[in-house]
Amino acid sequence: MEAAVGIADREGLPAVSMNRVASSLGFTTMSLYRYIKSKDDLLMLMSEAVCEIEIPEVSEGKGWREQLREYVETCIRLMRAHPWFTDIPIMGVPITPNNLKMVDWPLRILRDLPLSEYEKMSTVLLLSGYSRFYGVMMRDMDRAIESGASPDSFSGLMYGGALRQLVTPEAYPALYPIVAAGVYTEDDGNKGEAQTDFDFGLERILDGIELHVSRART
Amino acid sequence: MEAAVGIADREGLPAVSMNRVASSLGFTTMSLYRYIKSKDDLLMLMSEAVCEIEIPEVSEGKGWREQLREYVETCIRLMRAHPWFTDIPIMGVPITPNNLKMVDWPLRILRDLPLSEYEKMSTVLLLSGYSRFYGVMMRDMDRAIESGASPDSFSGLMYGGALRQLVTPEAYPALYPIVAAGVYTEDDGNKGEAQTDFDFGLERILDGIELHVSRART
DNA sequence: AATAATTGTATATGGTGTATACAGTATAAC
DNA sequence: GTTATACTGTATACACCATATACAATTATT
Repeated sequence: MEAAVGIADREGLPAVSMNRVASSLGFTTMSLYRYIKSKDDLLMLMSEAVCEIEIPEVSEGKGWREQLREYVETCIRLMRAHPWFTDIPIMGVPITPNNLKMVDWPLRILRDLPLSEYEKMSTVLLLSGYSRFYGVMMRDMDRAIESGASPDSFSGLMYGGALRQLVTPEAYPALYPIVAAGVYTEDDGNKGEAQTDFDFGLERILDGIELHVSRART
Repeated sequence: MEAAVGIADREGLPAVSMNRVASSLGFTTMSLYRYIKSKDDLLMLMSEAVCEIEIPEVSEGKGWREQLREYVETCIRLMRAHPWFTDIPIMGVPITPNNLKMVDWPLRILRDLPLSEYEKMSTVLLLSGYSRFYGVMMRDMDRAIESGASPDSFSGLMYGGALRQLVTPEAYPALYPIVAAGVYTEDDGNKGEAQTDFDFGLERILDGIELHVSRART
């Protein structure tokens, strides 16, 4: 796992092959199969290895809002530390210890809220889904910025030149002003905005949950 | 595109190879390269082809809430019609006509709301992210149910037997009651619950947006 | 010391994406 | 109408991939 995760961190998920991992340890490809049944298993174990995180105590002191924020931030941090994380295809819900811990944690935060079990689970899925999505987005931005040093073909989340030609006010009336303003392109203080952008969405979700909770209380 | 999408619909994305697509049309592999530069392009074009959707008029009559619901439902429907859609790895934001239309549409719905351009974009990303996430989830459930006819190794979103052994009340205090209750397993009227579950999250998001809008208005 | 289990390797199969060189065929230019 | 040029499909080849199988070397157990 150490070797595989290291390769993925340094060179991306496509670089992770059974051969690559095995030979990085000084063994032949097939020797790896003595310990890991398949490539799918390798990926699963990688994801599991990376989810080995110390989870903070769920305290009564801090409010559930702040604690959920911490949860989401942790998820994001994980995905930024391992940009390949969101590249691994998810075949169903990963039923593995550490992954399940990352479900149990937010559920524990919601424990005393007046929500049904279904609603709690749904809330967690909502938040983890949001994390995952924004993890993908930030990964893309990082990649774009990284490769933006080289040719100016694109940088930022949305490619500059081609986009501006494609997005005419007639065809995309609502998108046009956004592209024209240079939102999410290199003209823009992009990294910072993505952050506030991320916070905006998160706060909306938390607002929505809070509203529902307060309605349930009355 | 027709051929490629057809193969993906019927046999899943892994079945889509340059060879497969070409030979399904009675040509050799390399002939396909005369028209599509690479496999990545093929996938991009497939996604683009599938996003060719007639987008309803954005009317003043219906409220933005309902119209956003329609948007999300359309996204979900698309992903259910083409379960491979969420399998295609997203390398950056797809800057293609139809994909951009699927961004312009919800932006148009938000047009007259008192939100900044950034906030609008962020809202759209929030909603499309939610759609995508739940699309993945429903795809997984469909797959599970489909293969649940055969061996009883698993069905439902969370595998039954193994999960119940793994999730002890000590290790996963908050998750335990949920698993014990059989949420998202085969013991459960799963398909219906996923639906209400999906709605729950969506309504929380919409609530959050509405709250923010009403705050911005005052 | 003999037997069994574990661990690593060599080889082979059938797949993948794609670069290159070539052959035929349709179109355009003279 | 012939010639030249573009277009379109093919054959071959390469490097890589995941993995099945058969075998050798090592280690552990009896």
